[in-house]
Amino acid sequence: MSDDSEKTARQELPKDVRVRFCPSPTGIPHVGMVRTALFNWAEARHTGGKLIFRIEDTDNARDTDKSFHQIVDALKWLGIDWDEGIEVGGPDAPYFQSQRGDIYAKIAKQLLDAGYAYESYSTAEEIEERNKKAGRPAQFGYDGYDRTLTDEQKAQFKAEGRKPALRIKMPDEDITFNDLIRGPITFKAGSVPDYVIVRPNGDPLYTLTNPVDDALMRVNVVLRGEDLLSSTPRQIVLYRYLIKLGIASIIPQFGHLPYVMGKGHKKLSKRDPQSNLFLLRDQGFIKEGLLNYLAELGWSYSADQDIFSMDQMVKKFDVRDVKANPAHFDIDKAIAINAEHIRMLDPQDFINRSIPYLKKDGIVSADNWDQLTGHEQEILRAAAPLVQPRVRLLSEVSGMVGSLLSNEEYLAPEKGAIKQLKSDSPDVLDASIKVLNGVSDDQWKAHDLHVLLTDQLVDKAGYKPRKAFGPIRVAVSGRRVSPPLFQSMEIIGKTMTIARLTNLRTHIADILASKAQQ
RNA sequence: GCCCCCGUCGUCUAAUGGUUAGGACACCAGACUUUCAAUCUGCCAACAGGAGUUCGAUUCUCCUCGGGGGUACCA
Repeated sequence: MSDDSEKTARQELPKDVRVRFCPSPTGIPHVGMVRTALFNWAEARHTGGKLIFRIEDTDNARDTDKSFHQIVDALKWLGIDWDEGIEVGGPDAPYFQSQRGDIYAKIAKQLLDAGYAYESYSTAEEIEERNKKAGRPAQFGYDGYDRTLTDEQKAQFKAEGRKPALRIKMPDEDITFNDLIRGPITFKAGSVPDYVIVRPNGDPLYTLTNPVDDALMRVNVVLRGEDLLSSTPRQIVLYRYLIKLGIASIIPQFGHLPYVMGKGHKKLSKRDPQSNLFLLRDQGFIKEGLLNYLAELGWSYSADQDIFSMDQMVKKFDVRDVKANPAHFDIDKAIAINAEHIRMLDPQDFINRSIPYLKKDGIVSADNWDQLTGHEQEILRAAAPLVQPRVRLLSEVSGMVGSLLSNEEYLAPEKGAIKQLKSDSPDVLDASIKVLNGVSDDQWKAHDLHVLLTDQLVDKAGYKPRKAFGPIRVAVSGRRVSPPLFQSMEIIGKTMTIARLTNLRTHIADILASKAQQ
């Protein structure tokens, strides 16, 4: 090991990690937000630290109560719990920034009085005008004009009825910090203009409220999206001032989580359906699967295992292992991982979680187990082991058990199922009906049915298995994809099975005819 | 324009100053199977490029290229 091991050495984390999740309630929870919450949660749980949940609702124009409730709903559904903050309270309440106006006003005044902030009367138009005249690009930003305003000039502006915004004075020096994920990052002197912390009307901005609350809540590790990376130097400067004022005691350590990208090279948009947490839930993602997948966006559990539980994740998670490069959200892999987790569910748990989807699709009579009919319970219990390994999303359960729970004696074949019907199918149906009629009720078992039908249709009548069982499956399930045929027959019983076979037999001529036309 | 971040199979990633660069998803092929799924087997597939350091770089440094973000009285 040479001396430059210094460079690759991990940063020490605080002994008592205090992380926070502090979303703005401005829309439906999306996967990027969830990933941020998850990593903060995992870091807190791994280190035995605290997770603080705070709401940054300082933007009246965009914040909604609905969004707030959705965020809470999302965290609860996912099992991401927190130690201080919304609902649970804590030593630094309130945890809605909209209720902390007095605190921000007081600190803003301290900043102003100490000369760390100053009144700025420039309008956006005036700034732009000055930049244009000086030959600076339009994106140059604020030019520091109001820093040197005399008392006379300020009085003049006030006399005109103008009100000042408050800006933080940025020092003319490089600003460096050591990112937990990216290592040392330096912003060049002069690249960050003086920025507004309070609007002329007195509204505090994120630029003030976020560091102030982190300081007051003694947050020492800030894990947030990469989009906030460029606001870090501003916050560090503010922290320095807050420390001088005795409001903060430390500058937290920062870790900027990589973007979650959508298709192409675009950050996953909130409008993208794939990013919408509730749409994913409606599709039938279970929390275990979704969280597992999201954890792999920037982090890996081990070199050769990518299926893991949250308990396992908590044991291993260290934000310093997170990768810095952006990750694409791959819905196919997310589904594959979800499928693995569905298979690991206890069968009754699998049923319970599926019921709301079944109810929504009109397949069962209630949305929870206790209110289902005995018949429904019985069928679901029998069907669960057949269905559980065959679905990747909970929304697929309806299609699999629909035919088992249906009281219909004829299930019109879906498109894919029609393809299975051939010109000799009517004969197969006739033969199977004849054979099955001879089976007594107590012999109506999957295994025996399989043996019997194989013997009669395949061995004796000479049909290929595919030809023999295809039409029977279509009659029983109406679908191309279904639970195993013979178990299905056992579950729905002799009467229903024969009714469906008979009814398909009567319709099959028409079906074949219209198929031929196409 | 200026500032900042990122760059290993199509995608998510692992590892390493010396390896046949590993796994997963997807894909393709095969086995099994009454369908689908699952399972098993196999296939395809990557260190962006160029210099430098070094006996030796995917790994360290620099440059280029490429991608992304910021440059708000949003967060």
